[in-house]
Amino acid sequence: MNRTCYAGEVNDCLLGKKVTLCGWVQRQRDLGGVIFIDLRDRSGIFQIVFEPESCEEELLRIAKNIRSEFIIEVVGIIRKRSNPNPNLPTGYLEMLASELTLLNESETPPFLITDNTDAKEDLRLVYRFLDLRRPFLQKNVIFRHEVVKAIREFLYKEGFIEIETPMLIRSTPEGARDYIVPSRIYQGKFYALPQSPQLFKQLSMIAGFDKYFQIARCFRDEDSRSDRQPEFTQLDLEMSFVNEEDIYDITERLFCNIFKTCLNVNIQTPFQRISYLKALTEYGTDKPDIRFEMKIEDYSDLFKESSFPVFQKTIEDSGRILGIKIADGSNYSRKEIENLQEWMKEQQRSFRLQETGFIWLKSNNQEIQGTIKKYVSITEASLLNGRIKETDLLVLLAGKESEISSQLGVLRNHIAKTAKLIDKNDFKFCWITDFPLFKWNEEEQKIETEHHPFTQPNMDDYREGYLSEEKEKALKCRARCYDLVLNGIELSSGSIRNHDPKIQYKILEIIGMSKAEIDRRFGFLLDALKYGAPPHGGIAPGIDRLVMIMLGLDSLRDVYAFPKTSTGLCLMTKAPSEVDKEQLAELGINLVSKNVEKKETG
RNA sequence: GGGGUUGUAGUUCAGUUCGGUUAGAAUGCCGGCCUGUCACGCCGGAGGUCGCGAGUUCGAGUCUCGUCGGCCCCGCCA
Repeated sequence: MNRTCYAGEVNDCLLGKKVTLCGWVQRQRDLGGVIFIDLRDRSGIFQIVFEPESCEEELLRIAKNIRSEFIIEVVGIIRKRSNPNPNLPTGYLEMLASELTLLNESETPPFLITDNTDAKEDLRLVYRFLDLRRPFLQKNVIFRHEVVKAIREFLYKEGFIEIETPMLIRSTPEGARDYIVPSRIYQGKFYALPQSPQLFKQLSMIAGFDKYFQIARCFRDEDSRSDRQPEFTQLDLEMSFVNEEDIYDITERLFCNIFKTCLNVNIQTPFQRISYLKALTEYGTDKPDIRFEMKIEDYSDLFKESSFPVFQKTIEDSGRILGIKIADGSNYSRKEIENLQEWMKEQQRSFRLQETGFIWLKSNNQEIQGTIKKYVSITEASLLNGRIKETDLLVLLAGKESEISSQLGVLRNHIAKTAKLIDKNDFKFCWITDFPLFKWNEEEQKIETEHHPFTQPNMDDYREGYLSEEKEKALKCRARCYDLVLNGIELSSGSIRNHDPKIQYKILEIIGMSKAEIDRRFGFLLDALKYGAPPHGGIAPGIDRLVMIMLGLDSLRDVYAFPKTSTGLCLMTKAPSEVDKEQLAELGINLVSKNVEKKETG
């Protein structure tokens, strides 16, 4: 290695010194006599100058033929620039070259390698190795490394043991679709790629490792989104002899440490705790963004005698009239209010939601104005004046509670975004607690687990007999389960697990598995629980999402070195691909042609 | 499985309404000139399977049907 320092790290200390830089040519500017080359490496850009007065002819000849993305090694003296470039951190210095080695040429790249490149993302994904040269992605990839490093260092200090768990595992029937891998030795049988190391981390606890973690790759064969990739990384963490408080404590200290180390941001602790029901009632979602207030409030009582037909109907149908107050919304123009109405309608149409009227009211000198002004009685007006300020704009929806509260939840986020209520540098965590253990699947008419079937029920509810096949009882049973939400995005779920095999059996039975099926699929786990399983629990924060939020980005693809498209393709390697007939034959696999399938089903 | 949107020089786009001569621009690339640029400048040049395949038509980048990609979203994601 001849390089003596990185391009972005050249500073005053090196003035007058001879240094060697290696890297890529960002740009060459040949002014006829003097030639400039901007050299780029992962640290930044530095200007090299070649002068006819002080450079040999051969050196000038090589420099003249240098093109973008050529790889060069250059030696020279660092000096101050007579006309600094304020746009570059190193713009006040330059190197007067004395030696130049062309290490490799480059074809003209298909797109400009700078942060404000004009190429579209699909092209950049084909040439991801070029895209990754852009400072933006270099910064993201390195930042991600810093986050993972901070996590490891913190957990090592806390006495956690890093354990690798297998990638080729038994297919688990519950939850997301598995990626499956055919077995050659056992034809007709398949491994699955893990959706998470869930069972192995529990088994690690039973094995006595006490505090486990892993930066684990997880695979789920479901459709992607901008915040979802088919393979993703979790910090998987589990501890024995713990309750919820222990998990909250270690998680809060971990995140404080990550944000302090990587962003120099102080995170407020303890994280606010919000029960699942309260989250749904006040925020209309189980992943509330608590960076702003604007909570959902119930106005049903206020309008119970209303002369407005829609309200009358709603009250009759035991629906609700819910609303949010937009602070400083009273000065919204007609146009702004219309835009909100239009946006709401659009949402309802495209998500096929119940179409409710959009009602707005405001108070001006004690006088109520708005869509249903003429229906507001004197009593109602005075009650309203007690609840809204002159600066507020009140938006009301009437209908079935579950529907309108989630719509208000979405509206709440929309307003916060458009009214710029959110500070980009604000990070607010909260715990969502007291989730139900089960939920009702209307389509299949069966009970399912809300989180996963290894979550322990709330022991009070267990003693009340709610752990039952009876739907009414089961749906009342709370779980020892918690979500960690950051800025309105679900970062993580965790729970205290079942260590009592009887309870574990019961839960699997309630979700409709026969004893034989339980033994076949989860026999190893239930066996393990019988041989001295300690109480244990854990959590598994998503690293990709965490890094995305920390960097203020909207797309997960910007925090993966090598992401897939929204349809699960790797445009660079063209995966997935067909395989040789021989490979399939070895696995005992016959392909069913797509056309045949179409004929049969059509 | 469904909805929306998109595909034209290497790249980003215009042209599609209402079919009609040789498909344009910017940028990049190549050549020449240029001694302080930094998105260098000036002059010149090359560069096109209009995603692919059928169809309608005297004639299709433009209309119809199919198909293959990209992006966003619903469903799905214990």
